[in-house]
Amino acid sequence: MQHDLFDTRAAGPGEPRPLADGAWHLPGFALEGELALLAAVAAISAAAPFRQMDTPGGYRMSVAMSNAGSLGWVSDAHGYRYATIDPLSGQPWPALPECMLQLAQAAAAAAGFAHFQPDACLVNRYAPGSKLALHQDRDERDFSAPIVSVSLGLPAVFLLGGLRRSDPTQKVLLQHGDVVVWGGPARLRYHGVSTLKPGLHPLLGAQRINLTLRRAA
DNA sequence: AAGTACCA
DNA sequence: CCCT
Repeated sequence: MQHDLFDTRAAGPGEPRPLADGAWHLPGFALEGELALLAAVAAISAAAPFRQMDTPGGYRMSVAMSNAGSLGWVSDAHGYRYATIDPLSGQPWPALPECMLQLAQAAAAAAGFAHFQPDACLVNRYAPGSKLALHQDRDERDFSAPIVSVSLGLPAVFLLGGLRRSDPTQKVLLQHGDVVVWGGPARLRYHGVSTLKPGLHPLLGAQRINLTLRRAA
């Protein structure tokens, strides 16, 4: 049976793979810095614990979220927005760790987006069963900066659609250390993550952590 | 699919 | 509206 789910990766980084005009899969791009990234995630979640946010429609997201940087993405009954203060702690979000900034800039450059200056990192924690429905990232002030997405822990199927929700999606298997970058003509493409399958990752156990770096302001 | 309540 |  033919399937369209690419499995890249041997042991290390692979060749950048174009997904669409302005969208790239960088297999293993974050592997070299994995330990620093994991330590940074631990520090972030100690200050700004993961929490499942509510949607304006009255549902609770299955993915647990935290943020680092001067702005953090939040959702509640009133809507989606970026906030300077973590509504859970009442404190500013933890600073964007240097290792995340460096990685995001290098990945953006590798995908053809120079001078990426992210000011926000949304940290998503997927437990088995968690998913993220198809959506666009449109709460940022300008769409000229790309989105850089870093996958850690359990593998997941990333769905990349088009500019309309009804456009067909391609499935991309994202493994620990993979990075996806989309910007330019792909910046507003719909995207999502299929339901996470159970499993145990050697470093992270039964979870997937996704870092999404963006310029919000 | 439409509700939700916000907003481009 | 990244939700069901």
